[in-house]
Amino acid sequence: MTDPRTILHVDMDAFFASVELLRHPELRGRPVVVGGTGDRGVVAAASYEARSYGVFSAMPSSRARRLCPDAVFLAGDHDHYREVSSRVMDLFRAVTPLVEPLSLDEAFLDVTGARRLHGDGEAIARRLRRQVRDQEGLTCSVGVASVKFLAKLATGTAKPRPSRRGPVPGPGVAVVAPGGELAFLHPLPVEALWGVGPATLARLQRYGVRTVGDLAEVPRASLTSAVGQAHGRHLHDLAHGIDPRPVEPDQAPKSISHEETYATDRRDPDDLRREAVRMADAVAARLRRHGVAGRTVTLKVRFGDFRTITRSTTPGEPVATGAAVARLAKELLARVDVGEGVRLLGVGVAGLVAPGSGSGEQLSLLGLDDEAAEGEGPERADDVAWGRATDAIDRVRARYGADAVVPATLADPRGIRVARRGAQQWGPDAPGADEGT
DNA sequence: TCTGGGGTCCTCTGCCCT
DNA sequence: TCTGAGGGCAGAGGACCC
Repeated sequence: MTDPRTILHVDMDAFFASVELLRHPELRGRPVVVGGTGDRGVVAAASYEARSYGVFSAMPSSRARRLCPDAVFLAGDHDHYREVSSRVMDLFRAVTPLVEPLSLDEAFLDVTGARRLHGDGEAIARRLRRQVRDQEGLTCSVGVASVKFLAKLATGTAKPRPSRRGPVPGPGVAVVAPGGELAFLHPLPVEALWGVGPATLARLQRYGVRTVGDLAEVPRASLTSAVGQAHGRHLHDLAHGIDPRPVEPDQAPKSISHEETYATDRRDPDDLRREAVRMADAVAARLRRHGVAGRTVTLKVRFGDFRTITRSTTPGEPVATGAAVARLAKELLARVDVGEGVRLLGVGVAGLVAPGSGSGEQLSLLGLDDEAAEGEGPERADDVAWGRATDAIDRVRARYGADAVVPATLADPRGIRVARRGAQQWGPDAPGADEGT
């Protein structure tokens, strides 16, 4: 029998709110909410003081305001959170190279190979908590187990809890010892499992499944017929404590997208075309930063009634320039009737092709012969021109900032707003807030 | 209660080709 | 030449996660 692995799941406590409290110590003890400040925004993070009023992540900001009128609402600073997160991840990597970030505030660590040097999983967890506190002034909670999903579930029991009297500290570290997996797992509510959201929960409840232990008794075949083949097999394994997924550092992105919700619905096709160009430009810049091109371009439209549609296309050649992505996004947009009002617009690229695969965008665009470009109209010719200019644009932006060069179609007397990842992360700003020009 | 943004993965459907 | 089965793929949408 092989020695069980030791997996840590580390989760920063109320990360965005805690980082803001470091920058604004005068707010300590007060309820702090980070997220969208407008009527259509949502809460990204709430301090434990705010949580004691019932404010949680993903809640509409308007509702959070009603629940906790005294809360301090902050728009958030994604770039700063990314910097802090990067330093915290570096602390983890000093213990093991097997660090898999899940988001800015969460990561899995496989410390199996580090036990000889640093002690058992619990010792390593306590050491990391101490280092994060000493070096960044932040607290985190750590779950320790032999597989990923159990480590993650354990973290939940290690966390502080909100209460009417203020935050109640948690143990900080929770360990699921080898052999104790099922005793820990089976009493938990089934929705604690990764992959059981509202829709799956409703289906499982029809089978009388309430706890993970109930789920473990459902035959695999019944489960797959209830929730689908892949999902059913996965849940059946989890209910029996089986999770062979390794900790995978350096995961390459599989798709890149940018979408924005507007403070008021938009109906003007020209306006929406400009928005599509702006988002395409932002997506393409990120594609090039990752050194990849994309095979499929997707346009996402959410209407005023929240009905959401996607339209996608897969051109012959992978794309990575703003002009090429924009051209396809505009073609997709032309197929959509925007007359009823658009609440959200998004542009995404999937099917990412790694460099060196022979399908890189730069090569394909530059490789277009002029006849083909002319034959497909001026926009296709523009792609070629953009392909040649892209490198120079990226260099200028790297030196002078993202706003230094923008597509001419975005030139606007009111000023230019370049779509950046993380800007407007949690919904449109409140009226009068920084327009981001 | 009125629902963000950025992702991943899965399922279903329709089309094309063999 | 027609037809049906089956595989592969694109497109669309749903569910879920942080």
